[in-house]
Amino acid sequence: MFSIQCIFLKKILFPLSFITSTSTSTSFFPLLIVLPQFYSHGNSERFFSFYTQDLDKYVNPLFHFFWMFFLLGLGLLRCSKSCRLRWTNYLRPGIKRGNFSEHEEKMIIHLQALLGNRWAAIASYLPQRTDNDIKNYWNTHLKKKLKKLQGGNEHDHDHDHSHDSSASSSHHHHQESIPKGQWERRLQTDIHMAKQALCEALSLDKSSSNNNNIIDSKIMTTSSSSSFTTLQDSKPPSSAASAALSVLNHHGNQNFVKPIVQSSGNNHSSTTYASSAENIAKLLQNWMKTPTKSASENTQQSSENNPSVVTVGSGGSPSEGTVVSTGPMTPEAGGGGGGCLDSFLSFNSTTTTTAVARRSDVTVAHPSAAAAAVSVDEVGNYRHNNNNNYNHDNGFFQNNNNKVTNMEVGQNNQIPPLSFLEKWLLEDAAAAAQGQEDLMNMSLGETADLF
DNA sequence: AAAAGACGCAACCGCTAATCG
DNA sequence: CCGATTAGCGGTTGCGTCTTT
Repeated sequence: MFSIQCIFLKKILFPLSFITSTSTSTSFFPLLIVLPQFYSHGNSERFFSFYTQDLDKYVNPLFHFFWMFFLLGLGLLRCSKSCRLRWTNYLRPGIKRGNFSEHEEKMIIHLQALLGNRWAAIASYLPQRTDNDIKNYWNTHLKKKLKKLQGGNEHDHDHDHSHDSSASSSHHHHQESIPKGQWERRLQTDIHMAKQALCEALSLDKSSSNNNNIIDSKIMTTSSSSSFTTLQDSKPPSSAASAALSVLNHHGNQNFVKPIVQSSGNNHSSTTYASSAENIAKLLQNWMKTPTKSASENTQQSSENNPSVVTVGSGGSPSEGTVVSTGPMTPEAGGGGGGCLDSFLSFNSTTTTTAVARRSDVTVAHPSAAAAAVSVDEVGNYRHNNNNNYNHDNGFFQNNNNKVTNMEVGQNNQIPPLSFLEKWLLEDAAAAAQGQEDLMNMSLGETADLF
């Protein structure tokens, strides 16, 4: 009997709780259960806008009062915030429920390693899943799974716990003092630094008789800060910059031509910035492309398979289900920035990795994430200076307290020991290796085209 | 069959950023 | 410009369900 009551409450009365309001004129007043057609309204913004602006004009305040009284009696009163949450996490059309596929699982793990506990950012790659879902799945399933996989070899380094503690306490690393909402700026700076480092490295490369080993040693022993001090105006490289450099050197790109970018000082125009970022994107994309299919092919396939897929540029509609094309990456083209990462995340699955421009800040992160993504595979030997202090005013990292650490991906403080992940996650490793060969085999002209 | 514990997930909480008026 | 409001985010909790004992 109790279960029947529960079902009744859950299936019938609970939806009714949507019919509530905090009685402020600005809060929406969703009559979703009364007007169920709005459940399938694709554009929630329009929907909510309608209620926000107009509904109170039409609703009898007395009716409103009785509704609230009724719902209060049921203990179902919901504030506008709760309603919004319920909409976004539960009722919103297009949400996929149920078990996570292996592909989704891998993507989450990948992205979590890259981006940390930025569930919204991770969710942008899984359009049918909410950040809440992903977060829950991570906390309830993947943590344990990874812990189990990690098992004996990393007994003293609890990867997940490190994430959690870093996320919750956030006192130990300078990175976490960065206020929310500013990390994208940091990531942009990462790209900026990557560009600088790339240019400098390439110029050094040329001036050193194509001796990559020299640069390689410079990069891979960042502990001797002098190398980067000379390279970058006494500013140590960011992780992304190092990653980008590492990639370049990783492939012995003796054929690279110095990019035609680089303005003096800090006055980098967006054009040159974009050019460089795109160059890096192309480079990484080539490096990581799998022999089976490229990101663009994936995108195309996705478009073919899914007629609803549309391509939008920067500032595209945030409506659910919008799939952003994985085009060339520019800082202006928010969604397009997913190209590299898409490539990186191209699992052997028919599901296409897509980036949804739910929020611009999510996609802005991708270029850097892509750069960082490279380092994931190279994490074992990567040396990273995690004592960079980001200066929000000038947009640069400061403090050359160089300290050799393991590479920390995404958020520098949230480095999981990824070696164990390799065993389980990365069938892609072989594909990436193939990508290396592709890059190595690129002719001078091809590589020059990148820039 | 019942109690206890584990599990899963929707919802809540508190915070910051963005937007509005 | 500024205060109020709203949106968004990530960590955490509460509770229903499932599994084990």
